[in-house]
Amino acid sequence: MSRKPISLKDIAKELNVSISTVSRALKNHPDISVALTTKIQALAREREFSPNPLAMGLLKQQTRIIGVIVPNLVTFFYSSIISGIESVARENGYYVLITSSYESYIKEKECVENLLSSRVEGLIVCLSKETKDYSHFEKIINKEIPLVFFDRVCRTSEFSSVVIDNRDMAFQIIKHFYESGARRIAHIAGPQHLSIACERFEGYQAGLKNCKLKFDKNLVEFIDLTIDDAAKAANKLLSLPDSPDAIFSVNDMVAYVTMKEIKRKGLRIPEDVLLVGITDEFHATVVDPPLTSIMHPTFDIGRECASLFFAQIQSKEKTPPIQKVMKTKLIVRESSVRKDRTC
Amino acid sequence: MSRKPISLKDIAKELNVSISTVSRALKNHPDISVALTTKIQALAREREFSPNPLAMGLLKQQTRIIGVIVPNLVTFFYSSIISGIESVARENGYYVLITSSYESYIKEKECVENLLSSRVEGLIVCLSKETKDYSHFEKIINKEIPLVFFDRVCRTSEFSSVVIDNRDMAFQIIKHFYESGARRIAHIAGPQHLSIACERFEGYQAGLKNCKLKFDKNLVEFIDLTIDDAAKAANKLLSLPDSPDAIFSVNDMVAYVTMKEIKRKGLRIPEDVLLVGITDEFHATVVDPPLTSIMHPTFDIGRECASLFFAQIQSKEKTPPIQKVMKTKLIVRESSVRKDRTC
DNA sequence: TTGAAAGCGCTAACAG
DNA sequence: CTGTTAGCGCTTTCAA
Repeated sequence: MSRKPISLKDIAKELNVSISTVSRALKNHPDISVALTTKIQALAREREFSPNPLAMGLLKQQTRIIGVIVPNLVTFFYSSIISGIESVARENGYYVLITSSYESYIKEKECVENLLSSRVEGLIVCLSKETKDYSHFEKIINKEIPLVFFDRVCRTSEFSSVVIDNRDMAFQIIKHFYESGARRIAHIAGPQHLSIACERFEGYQAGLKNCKLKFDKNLVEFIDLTIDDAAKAANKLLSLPDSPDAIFSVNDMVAYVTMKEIKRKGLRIPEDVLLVGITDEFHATVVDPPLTSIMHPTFDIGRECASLFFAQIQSKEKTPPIQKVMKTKLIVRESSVRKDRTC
Repeated sequence: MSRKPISLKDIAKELNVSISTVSRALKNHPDISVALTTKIQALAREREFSPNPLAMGLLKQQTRIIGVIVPNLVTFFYSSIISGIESVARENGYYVLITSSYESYIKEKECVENLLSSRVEGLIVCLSKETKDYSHFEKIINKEIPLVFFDRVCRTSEFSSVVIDNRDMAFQIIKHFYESGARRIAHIAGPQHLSIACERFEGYQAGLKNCKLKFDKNLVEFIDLTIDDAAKAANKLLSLPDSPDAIFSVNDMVAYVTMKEIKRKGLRIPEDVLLVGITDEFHATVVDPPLTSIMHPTFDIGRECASLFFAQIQSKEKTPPIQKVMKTKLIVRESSVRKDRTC
């Protein structure tokens, strides 16, 4: 029910010229006389003409829309990555259609369907934690639609992806723990079908080896990335007869929950237990004690995803998949540095 | 460079029928014979035909896209409202185009421009904190494009809006403080050109009056909603000769910062200072002590915004603006309940 | 220097 | 029952 926007036709009629003349004048085509061009442009500006993207899209067969699928929009991590994607998209005159899989495999498949039928020009995706089957993405290969994965990735030999060095990150954390004096280092790990969780677990093991610490399977809890699960895992670790003196939580959210459980047990951080998370969102600084964490360049991850998309869309030939590994940084705060025990 | 999707024409050609026959068969038009209909539908399914939204949009003059402008995507508050908007949009076959004003008036204007030239069918907006001039929205009235404001609103007599009862909320907080024994209640307030900040401040004053407490202007700090500003304000309040025994922070983020400053001063929460925020995001439960806050039904606010949009778009006549006031709830946690002083 | 016409994919009024 | 045609807004040959 909104009033119809001005079209080329309206301008043409008003000026008694043809539509094609207006079209040309608006893009400063040399064929059109300067006088007419100025007149047309003036009127167009006055009427606030802007080309109908639907018509353009239909003609050029492009929507200028990038589809994004995240497991859950309501987190610092994903929302700031989207922010990064959006900023590059905007620079290129593209829009971003955001959808959430809500960590559900079924919903993720729906998102892919919906986005494709919306004719998005490409997909930027972080897998849901449930996803173990990737056939809904393989279909995309034939359609020749650019697809970029980030963080939770798959089929990296077929699709471009933006990741961080999870293995190294975990390795660094263990080293940091060791240097802070920890000797029984526990790990609350994520589901192992997720590449990131798996790699972090590998890094944990490698880190232990590096510090000549023995791997103890009792010190590892695999969780499903829910709050309840995290609390249970933390509790189990803290109830061990020989309980850990440091806990590496697979992400910040899990670390917050772990922190709560440690306190509930009457233990102190960092005096009794050291704690480190991964993500480094704003809240890491407001919890008590401030949480040591690995900073993700979230905004840049988003920008990189979008750049990879544009690289693919712009090249005529099929581009080989690119894997971009982003730099992370350990941000040491109080939760992981042992104070003198003399307090 | 993606392979062209199947069109009606392709199917028509393959089956040696006309395009309109295919079109009709696909929508089960009674004119087409059952046999042909089934055949056409079968092929369409097999070829994974889905109608080109660009063509449909051009024809029907509708994009099925709602434009959203938020001050900043990277927060619990906005991202979960968007989540709510998106859920209703999806139910109605609409998409959501999200843009951020980054709290900038200029950028907000750009967002409006961009969204309009993308031919969104409506706008759902939360004002940037800088915005004091609303002319960029007034232009929208003539265009007859539905516009719904939420949280930070303006021109409520002209546009629909979804808000919470800020005044009452603040009033309840003061009452709660009073009942917890606080007598010198401070307020870290937001910029007063923002309706929400202003109303909260009014509620604060009304609440004091209700508790027969005298208003003391030294106990109020107006800030620009930045972290630095919040820290400074908290510090100033805590350095008063007669410093407050309770602080009402205008939102959770400010409350977190306030919490940090209180601790830095060596004061305890809630023993020395009570603290309450507004928003109630997940992190309220992980800070130490858990933060008392006012829960916003963020997801429902989003849903309500989208519903108001659809109400407007569906009614042929111009609908009068509707103001929807959402229910909030005080969630009492440790930060605002005085324990026995005997610890 | 400008205009006419075709076509992008689809629907709907009008023919047959 | 099915096909033809016009038109949504725009660009782009081809004609003039």
